[in-house]
Amino acid sequence: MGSVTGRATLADVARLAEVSTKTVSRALSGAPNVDPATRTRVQRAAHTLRFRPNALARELRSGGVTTTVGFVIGDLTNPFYGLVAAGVERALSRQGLTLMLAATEDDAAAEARVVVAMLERRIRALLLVPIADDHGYLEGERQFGTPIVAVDRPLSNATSDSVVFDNRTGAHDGVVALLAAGHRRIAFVGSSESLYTHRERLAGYRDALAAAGLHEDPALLRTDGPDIASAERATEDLLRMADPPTAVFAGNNRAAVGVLRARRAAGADLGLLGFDDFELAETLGLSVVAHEPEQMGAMAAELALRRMADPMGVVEQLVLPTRVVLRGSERSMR
Amino acid sequence: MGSVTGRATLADVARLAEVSTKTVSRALSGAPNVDPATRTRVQRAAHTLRFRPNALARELRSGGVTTTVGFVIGDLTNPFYGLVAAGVERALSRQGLTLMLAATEDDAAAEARVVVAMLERRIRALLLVPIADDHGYLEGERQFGTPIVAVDRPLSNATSDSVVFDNRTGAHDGVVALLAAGHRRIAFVGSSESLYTHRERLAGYRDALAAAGLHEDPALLRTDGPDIASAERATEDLLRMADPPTAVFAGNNRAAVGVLRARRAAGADLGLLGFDDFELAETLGLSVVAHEPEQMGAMAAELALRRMADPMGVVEQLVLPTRVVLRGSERSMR
DNA sequence: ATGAAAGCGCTAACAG
DNA sequence: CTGTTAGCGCTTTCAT
Repeated sequence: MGSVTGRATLADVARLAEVSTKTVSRALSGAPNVDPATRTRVQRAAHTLRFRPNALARELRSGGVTTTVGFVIGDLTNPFYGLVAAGVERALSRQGLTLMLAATEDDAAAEARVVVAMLERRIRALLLVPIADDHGYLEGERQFGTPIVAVDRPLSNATSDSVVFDNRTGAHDGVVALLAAGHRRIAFVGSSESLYTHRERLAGYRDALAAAGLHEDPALLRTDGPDIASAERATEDLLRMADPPTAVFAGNNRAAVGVLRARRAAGADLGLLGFDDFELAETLGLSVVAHEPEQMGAMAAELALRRMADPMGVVEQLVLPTRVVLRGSERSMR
Repeated sequence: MGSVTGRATLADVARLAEVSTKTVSRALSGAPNVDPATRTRVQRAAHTLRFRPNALARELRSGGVTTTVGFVIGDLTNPFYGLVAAGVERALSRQGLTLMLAATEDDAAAEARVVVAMLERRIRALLLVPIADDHGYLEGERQFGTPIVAVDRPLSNATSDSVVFDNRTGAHDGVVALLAAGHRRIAFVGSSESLYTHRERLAGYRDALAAAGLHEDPALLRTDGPDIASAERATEDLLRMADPPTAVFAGNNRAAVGVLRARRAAGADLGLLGFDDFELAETLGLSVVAHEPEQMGAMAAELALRRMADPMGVVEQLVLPTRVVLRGSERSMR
């Protein structure tokens, strides 16, 4: 076992290899002008001492330029964000950058806290699924050269590079598919309009109904279903109505799961189409508005890299496409 | 917009507030002996300059003790790990610690790379879902006082604190449930025995068959189904057999999804019970060996905290329980 | 309650 | 090819 001893430093390695610290630095970082024999000796010494260079010191000395990129996310338990994070991670690691990930559980105070912690750690760039109402506090950071990329939702009261899906068009197309399948009373189950994505998706839902000449029934609007459990309850309510909907458009994958649970429990005949594809949607015969979460993550990382290279370049706001995938009765009735 | 300027330092704040740097340090870090008026003046100056303390410098000066904990994970796209990560994150943030997360895509070389990168960043503790064959290189690190906790699988060729599920018992109980439902030809679909969890689960599967006096049919052992697509293909093969299995025990949630897909595509009558519970298992009427992934993450973080407080304490190897949850035909036939 | 000096571990800038 | 000096931004002595 051995006792806990301090870590070896460059100076320790220098002493053992009988060279200067600068030579050790050069030898280990692969600098060109080092005698091969010296390099070998240094490497051997470093290995003997189990030397691990201190990245804090290195990055401090070299102007606080780290190789860490921060990604602030709402909810790790939602598989959607896992896919986005995987896309980010893959794009970053290809560039030798490390991902620092923090979850906010969609709490604005937590967001501010972790963002500040990351900035103090001098992250190279900040990717953020925004939740707070006001991101003015981030404006200053970009001035200091920290690229900021909004992911899945734009910042509030602030401009930045961003990647979002074409939520409104996607929702519109999804509802059109339900209409084409013969549905006329179509409910919306999802989050409140305070959440950007659901505000957009709700607008798309309304676009589609209006274009079909249908007037909207407020009783079919359940924006109180932000998570699985609440969406399930909202759907139960809908099914108990005197004049229940024949189909539901689910605002995201959480809502869709909730609707599926309620539908199964009630044994009800209820059409369903959800925003967000997921692993078992096909197995369940569930039609969805599909998109590429991993691509979104990768694009966000790309934007950050581009902004690192060109801090003053023009702001880029990417809108990724969606597509309707029909799998259930919505398909057969076309 | 303004141009990119350097960040303000403690010295800049000191100059503006007309005090020494040490006073600024004290005032901002909430040290006791500071005149309230001075503190206010300093805070105002810091705010004016948008001062963000440099955590690199602080942590370097205070002995390289960071507030970051590293978590190295195989696959972010598997919702199971998202849940584990959420458990880790929650437990850490309660202690004011930040999570640094890296994915290895279950590649041993990538694991070594990111582990080293984290150690160089002087993470306070390392949580790791191990993939490499030999973790001898980590032994030295613990000597230097970096707690290491293995998550979901133990380290290879090395001892450490760890949290795993009771895979063998869980699998045994799951197969017993299939036997109780009347199945006699039960296939195993999952990863190869080189993966600890599946080796254990396969052992549990065998235990159950042996206890029932059944002899094992090698043709029913499909350890070539580590991911959804391969598990789906393996199941297709099984269904094409002259004497196909009547049920499958799926080694993890990836395998279960693959089996579900193949079963649906073939319209086959095939019993199924999977290791790992997941969101839609209930909706699908799927019986599972359930456990608490978030708890696993939280326990791993706890172990790390405990080891930080007591580096030389006795190694703790936690084994978390599993439970069989019957939902489909396995239930009705009891 | 405040300040001056020193130094964490490393690398940039200049020698030699 | 190698070494010396200085200093990144902060906190830890130790004074006052």
